[in-house]
Amino acid sequence: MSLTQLGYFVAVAEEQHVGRAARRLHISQPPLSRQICSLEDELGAPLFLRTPRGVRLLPAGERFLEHARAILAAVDAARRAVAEPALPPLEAEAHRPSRQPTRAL
Amino acid sequence: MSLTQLGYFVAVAEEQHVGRAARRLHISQPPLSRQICSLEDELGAPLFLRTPRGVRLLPAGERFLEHARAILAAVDAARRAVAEPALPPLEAEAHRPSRQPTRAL
DNA sequence: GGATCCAATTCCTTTTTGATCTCGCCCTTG
DNA sequence: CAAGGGCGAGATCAAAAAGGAATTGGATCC
Repeated sequence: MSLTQLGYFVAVAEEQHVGRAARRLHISQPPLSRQICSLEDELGAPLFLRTPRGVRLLPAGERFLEHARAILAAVDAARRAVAEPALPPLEAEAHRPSRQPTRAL
Repeated sequence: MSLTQLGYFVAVAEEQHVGRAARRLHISQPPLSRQICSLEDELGAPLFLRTPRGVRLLPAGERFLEHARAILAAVDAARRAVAEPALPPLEAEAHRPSRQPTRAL
């Protein structure tokens, strides 16, 4: 499992269509299809139901989708945590001077 | 950023030593050092302070460490969410007949 | 000043990812 | 009922990324 695969999975789940998701992701359809299959294989269970019109999330896929979105959001939060010095949780991100206690080692 | 890099980062942060972390991860030291540098480069800020005895987390690295652990835990939860059919919290998993309505498309 | 320990660099091989072309399937439509 | 269109999946090849072995540079300790 990789973060790339999670992004691919979310796109396919939202588009319900591998080809459209591929265009949205700016990759071609076969690699996307392969990554989805690889993800299903690693997880040990199919996530999508293949239909002649596209794909649909299976129950396992719906459960996984919530987690995938949470992980991607957490990655975004991690990036911001590095960029911003102290990040107060509820207030607007005023640029306060780095109040990190500079722990003694 | 990749999940592999996050696992590498956590190992180095815990060992405070690239070489020891590499042994723990069953990879060699140069690729690990490179991945850490690549991660820092992508995040736009150094995460470790290099010392003659090893490495130490910088404040940005400490913030990132919490997020990295949360992400890896979320990945684990995602795997379990797929594996477990419906997660009955308290009762034994009785084999209930698949009541999925087989939705018409 | 030499020995030692550490991360970083270099070079090479292997694995993974992505693009193009193609096939098989199912539904639609004339 | 046959032809056509749209979809996901497979095969093959090229490019990118990851990993390993050997080495270098730098700082410390004796």
